[in-house]
Amino acid sequence: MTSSPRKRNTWQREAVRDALGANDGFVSAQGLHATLRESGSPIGLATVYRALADLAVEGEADSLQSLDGESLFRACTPGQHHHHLICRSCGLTVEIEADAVERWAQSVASEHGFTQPRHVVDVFGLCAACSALPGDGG
Amino acid sequence: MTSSPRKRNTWQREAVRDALGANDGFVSAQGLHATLRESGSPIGLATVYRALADLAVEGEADSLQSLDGESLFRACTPGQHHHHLICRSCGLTVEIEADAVERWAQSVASEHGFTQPRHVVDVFGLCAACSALPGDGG
DNA sequence: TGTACTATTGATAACGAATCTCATTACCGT
DNA sequence: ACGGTAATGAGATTCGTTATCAATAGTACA
Repeated sequence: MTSSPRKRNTWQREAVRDALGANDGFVSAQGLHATLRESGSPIGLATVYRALADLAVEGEADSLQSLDGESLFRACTPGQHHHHLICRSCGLTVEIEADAVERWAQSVASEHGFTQPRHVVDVFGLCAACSALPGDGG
Repeated sequence: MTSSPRKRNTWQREAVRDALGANDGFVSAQGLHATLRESGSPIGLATVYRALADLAVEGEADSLQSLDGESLFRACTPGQHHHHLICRSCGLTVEIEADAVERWAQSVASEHGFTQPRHVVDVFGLCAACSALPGDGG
């Protein structure tokens, strides 16, 4: 509870923020690191992890667990609670707001005597383009 | 859709199924393995992982990702789609059915041209008992 | 019941994501 | 420019999970 530890502005943080913003869907820390390196940045992997964790805490990035357990990140509008509709083939992501779901989560928790409910709500599917492709239609 | 490779009945699978059923909340593969070993079973870790994965595929177990990335499992009623309300302090878990959420997920996907929607919906909170405890009330 | 076939098992190696270490770097207030 | 110190990053480390592969044991069939 001391004064907030001063945070410094480094080109690495900027690079991560930019790279995140330049991406449509969710990306892994490793993937983002690879992308950055390919674009000539000598940024380190650990730094990417740290920057992403910070962005997530500050509310500038959303994070979720991919189906195989790795953390994925995506730039998002700060301070706004929302969920995601994600194409599991191409990664296309749509932010969705759903007051109904918020209220549902709240009420379900209350009904069972639970307090301080937090919820994980994400929808994975195949976007229109990917649905049209053969091989994924099964 | 080839012929299902014949599946054999081993005491190991039974043991995992039983141990899972004897547990109230979600458990990790490692935790379940430890429990089994403590109760005298010489079952191997890899086998526990395989059995749990199979149970999950067959619909006899639900799985979710814990907050720190590990997979947790829990016995559930087969063939029935449901979600969970989980106490993040004591692990108490309540199965919840929510047609409204199912329909919502389906419609949100459709609205955006997504097909084959699957969703992750879990609510984490503090159960009544844990809510009453000091220290978690913050 | 015996036997052949082969799925299953399990100790351990391998893998991979994420974190930690710590000397070095470089941001920032002065 | 200088000094204090947060941030960096290469590599080591941790830890959950999966692959390897010889040995085992379940199952069908005679």
